[in-house]
Amino acid sequence: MTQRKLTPRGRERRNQVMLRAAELFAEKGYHPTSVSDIVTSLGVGKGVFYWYFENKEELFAEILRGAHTDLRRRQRVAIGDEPDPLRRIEAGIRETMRWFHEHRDSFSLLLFAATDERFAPVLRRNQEVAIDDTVRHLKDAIVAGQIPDQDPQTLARAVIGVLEKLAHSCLIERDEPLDATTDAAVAFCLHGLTGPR
Amino acid sequence: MTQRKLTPRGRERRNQVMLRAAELFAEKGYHPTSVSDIVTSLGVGKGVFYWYFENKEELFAEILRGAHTDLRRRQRVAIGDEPDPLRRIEAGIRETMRWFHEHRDSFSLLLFAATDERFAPVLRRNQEVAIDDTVRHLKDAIVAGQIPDQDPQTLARAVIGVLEKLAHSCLIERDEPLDATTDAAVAFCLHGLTGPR
DNA sequence: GCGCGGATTGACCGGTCGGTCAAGTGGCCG
DNA sequence: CGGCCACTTGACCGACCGGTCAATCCGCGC
Repeated sequence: MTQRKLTPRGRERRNQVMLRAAELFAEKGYHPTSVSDIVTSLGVGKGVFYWYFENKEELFAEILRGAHTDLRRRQRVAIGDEPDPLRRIEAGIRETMRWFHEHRDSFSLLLFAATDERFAPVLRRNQEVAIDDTVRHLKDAIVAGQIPDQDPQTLARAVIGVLEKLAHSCLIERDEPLDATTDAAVAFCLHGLTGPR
Repeated sequence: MTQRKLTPRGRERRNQVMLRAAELFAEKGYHPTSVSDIVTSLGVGKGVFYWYFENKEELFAEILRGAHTDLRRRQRVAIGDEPDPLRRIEAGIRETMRWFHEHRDSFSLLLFAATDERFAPVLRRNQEVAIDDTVRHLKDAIVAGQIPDQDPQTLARAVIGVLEKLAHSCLIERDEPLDATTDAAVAFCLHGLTGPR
């Protein structure tokens, strides 16, 4: 049911279910993972799931929201009060790659959600927020004359595309560290943004 | 069954099924689309499906292979015998974006396949081929001194990331034309590759 | 016109899925 | 101690899924 009263014990259980569900979704995929899979792997009855969540879809949407919120908070902290817009962007890029690395489960869930029309509404809103975050710094950089005047939304999406693809390739396809790749991503994106100096 | 003898009529029917399946997969997603959905929407019995295909998974893999083969052929034609490596890359980028636009169904299927561990083997091989295509031109460009010496695989992936993200945003999220975005993608990628001039 | 074999039908099957719910359990508070 | 209520159980349900197959169709070569 929706909006249930939860004791501390209940809240902990709810978290358990969310965490395990995220693991299984990342491992086997959203659709192939059944509610029975989730509860069985926790050794609890199926009623537990439906006590804490409306259904499978709502649970997944909540995992997505949580992941996005966490990533955004991390970016905000990493950027701090750096005055130079380009340096803010670089800090954001590096922190994003670090987050992808630390939360590769959530990362792969975000990638999947982008391909499923069912979760498009949730994800679209998340992404627009993320893009607006970046766009703000891009506009500052344009005003400061650091990068030529172009559509900042498109630029922001290009940067995100680079990060997602490189992280996907390193973390999910090849299971390699991100350090060297992060430097390459930063260089590629910054030059892509600034154009011919 | 595997490798059946097919009359011309049979080959046409097979194509019908593949095309409609691709549409439905792109529209509703792979998992939520049942074999019954496919045959019912064609107004034929379920046996038709299993006459031409081993199962749902094999059909999807074949759609993927077909899409990849077609895209690669188009890129090869577009590049022609252009001698300048950077210009070859630009031609490849533009043709890729055009293909994404003309085959947005196949495009969204490729994106989904990248997130599903089940199709990773098929897709991985496809992608490696696509990356090697690009890497060859990148190495030429490095030798020619047009771009600094960096890992060409990473560069190729970065470029593909930009294209996929921008195309996804225009074609699937917002249903907008690609022309202006393609120019932006070309500029971003070329500058990202060449670095500070 | 007959028969062969590619092509088609759709009822049927075992299994699984998401989701329900009546029946408990146990910790806490009065 | 008693009763309340957050929490848990797991059998159960109807729907649907991927896949099978015996029966039938039908175009074509002979």
